[in-house]
Amino acid sequence: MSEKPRRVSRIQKKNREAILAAALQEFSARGFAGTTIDQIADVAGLSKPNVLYYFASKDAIHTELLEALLDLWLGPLRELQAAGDPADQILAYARRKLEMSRDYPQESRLFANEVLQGAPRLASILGGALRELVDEKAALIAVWMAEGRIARTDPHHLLFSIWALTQHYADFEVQVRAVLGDGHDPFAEAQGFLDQLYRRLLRPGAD
Amino acid sequence: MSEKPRRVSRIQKKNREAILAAALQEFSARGFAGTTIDQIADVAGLSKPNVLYYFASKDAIHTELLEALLDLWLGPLRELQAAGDPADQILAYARRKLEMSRDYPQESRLFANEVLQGAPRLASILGGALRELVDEKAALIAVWMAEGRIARTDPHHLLFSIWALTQHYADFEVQVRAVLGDGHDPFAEAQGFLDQLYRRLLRPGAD
DNA sequence: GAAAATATTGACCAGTTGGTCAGGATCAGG
DNA sequence: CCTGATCCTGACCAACTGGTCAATATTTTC
Repeated sequence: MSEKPRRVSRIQKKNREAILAAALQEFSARGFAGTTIDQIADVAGLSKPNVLYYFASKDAIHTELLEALLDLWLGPLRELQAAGDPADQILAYARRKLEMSRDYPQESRLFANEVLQGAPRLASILGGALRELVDEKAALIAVWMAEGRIARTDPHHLLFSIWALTQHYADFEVQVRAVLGDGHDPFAEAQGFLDQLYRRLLRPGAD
Repeated sequence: MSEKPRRVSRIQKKNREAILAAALQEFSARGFAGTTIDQIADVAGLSKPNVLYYFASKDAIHTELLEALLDLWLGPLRELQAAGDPADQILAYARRKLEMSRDYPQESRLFANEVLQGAPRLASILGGALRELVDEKAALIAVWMAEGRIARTDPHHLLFSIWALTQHYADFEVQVRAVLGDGHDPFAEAQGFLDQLYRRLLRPGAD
């Protein structure tokens, strides 16, 4: 489609990365509309025209960030496999997602910001690739339930619950920390809680 | 503190309400920075200067919305009482919160937007009134657990999980609907799922 | 029904923002 | 060390935005 430069110089690579990192920080903290190119430039240590030398527009930066994000975001779900113990598989997925919230909170917030505002730039993916992936994994989970290896429940909403619970600790981190006060490690505690919750929910015979 | 007009005329009441409703719609959909006074004025059916006749500034509208929101938002948790069956009390709380997500999705998104961006205007409340309320209810839940009336788990994270799960259906409604496709009633299904989840989590002897 | 209070508006303004551009600085290859 | 490509910047612009204000319209009150 679009012609990309044959070679990317060291400078180009470094600056593009700096801009994307700065933009991620700002967009995730202030939203797209709340962020100015100048702020991104400042954080990246560049001038505004220089930022626009590397990216055609503010929108282009945002789009590139979102595209990169999607790969990262859907990764853990892809790893949900048929092999192994079903409950362990699901618990491992929840754990991976929680680690993502802990290690990539900015990405989580960028995604949240986007979906919160109607996901205009993600709508096709949500109803397309994501939906197919979710349906596939939900079918796998349904098989496990039919085999009696885990307790019955709605597979789609089971997955939603994992998203909601894990992303909550990134997206609402301020609130969680404010309510818990100092001396807490929200993510460590959350891991224990989630383990417990899904073990009890899925324990064979619980239904 | 501030001097309010002795009498509020019909017009004043009607227009202030129209402005707040319009602002809620726009702020929750586009964020504070992404919303212009002109947009609010259009939705409210007024002119921009007329909006600013009723509110001192864009910020003042936002602040007033947030204040009104807090009462609404903390209401359900206050109703969590010591009387009655513990599991029923918690299930009822989850159900009320889910109904809030269904009936006040804009309020939920406004709140999410705010917390997502670091909650600069709510920080004192989150660490103050909210924290106290949560601690109080967490203590009540801890008593129930100590009495063996519900299974043991972390009361704070139990409450967080209810927030995360219920608000998810409002804040990420676009995603939920995109993934489920047509022919689903996310909120109805969620209610069944949540009932099941918390029943199994809290079932005495589950620990 | 006239005066007073309230409501509404068009015109305007200053600051901000996304984006452009011509020219200059710097770098890589020969 | 020369040259072309790449990189960077100051100055600039048009559009937009929050907010003001004097003048006008409307409603309320007596």
